[in-house]
Amino acid sequence: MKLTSKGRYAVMALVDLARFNSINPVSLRDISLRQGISLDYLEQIFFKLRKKEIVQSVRGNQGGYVLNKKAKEIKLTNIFDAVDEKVKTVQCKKDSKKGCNGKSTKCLTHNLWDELENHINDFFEKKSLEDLVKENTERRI
Amino acid sequence: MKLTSKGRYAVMALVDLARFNSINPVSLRDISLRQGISLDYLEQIFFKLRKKEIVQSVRGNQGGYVLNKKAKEIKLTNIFDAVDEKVKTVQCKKDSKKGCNGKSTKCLTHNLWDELENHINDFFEKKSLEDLVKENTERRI
DNA sequence: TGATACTTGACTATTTTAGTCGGGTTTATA
DNA sequence: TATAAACCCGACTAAAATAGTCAAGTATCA
Ligand code: FES
Ligand code: FES
Repeated sequence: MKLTSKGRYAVMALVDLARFNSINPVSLRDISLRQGISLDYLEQIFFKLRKKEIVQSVRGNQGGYVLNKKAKEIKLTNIFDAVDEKVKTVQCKKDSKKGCNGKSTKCLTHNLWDELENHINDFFEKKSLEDLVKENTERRI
Repeated sequence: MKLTSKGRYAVMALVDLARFNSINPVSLRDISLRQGISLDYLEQIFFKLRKKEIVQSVRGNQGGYVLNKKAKEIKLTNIFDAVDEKVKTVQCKKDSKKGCNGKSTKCLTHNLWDELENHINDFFEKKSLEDLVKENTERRI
């Protein structure tokens, strides 16, 4: 059960972006250098973030990205959703009537994993980008 | 972020085992048939469970496995630990001073993932095998 | 008219997962 | 005592997912 780099990087990059919450857009090159994330990979990630309207792009020289909403309104859930970092605990198709291995009923542990999934999602639901930035206010990179 | 089959199967199999909490050992063949899990795979899993003293084996004809502790005392944590289903949210070596990409400090999100890891482990710490069996008492397979 | 930076799609090496396979050993019971 | 049921154990592998790279653009500012 592990978090993938895509999700981790997405959050890292957005926290970085939110800290430089100025009028000027932040370029991926800067984020790449500061956070040590491959530029090409960041581009993939921001492509998705833009499609979900979490960030806005500013093209051209001196361009970059800015947040499209207030940091307070961006929850971890939104970020993870945007980059397809899903929490998946069950094996069966969640909404189908069928169980794990194509069985006709749900398996013995289905409810448990469902609970777990909710438990994890609660965490993501509660944390906003603003919270994360605040927690890092005193620290320097 | 997903749960692997190994962990899922380990719990499924133990719930099955605990339900037939009789004097007679339960054979992996039976569990395999009831739960639709490959027998060979189950053997791998139970080898680990035995090494961590969660189950005991009874060899020979009519043999099988029995719980080695009371169902109440077996937490999800113990099961996951036994089968090496670890929760891993950070990228860095957890106890090293170094950060994600060999950087000298922890990254912006390190604390967040640490919190998440604790949040998830809390869940596993609270659930015992007994709880799971109880929740399934009325249901039939 | 550069240079900078975003845009997009395709491709790939590596790692992990979810098993399979094959050959044991032990023990109850007919 | 033979035999079959069941555990024991190591090695191997196909498929999927991950974590990127690469290449070829397009837009805009200075
Ligand atoms: S996880 Fe849904 S039926 Fe097994
Ligand atoms: S996750 Fe620990 S430093 Fe990035």
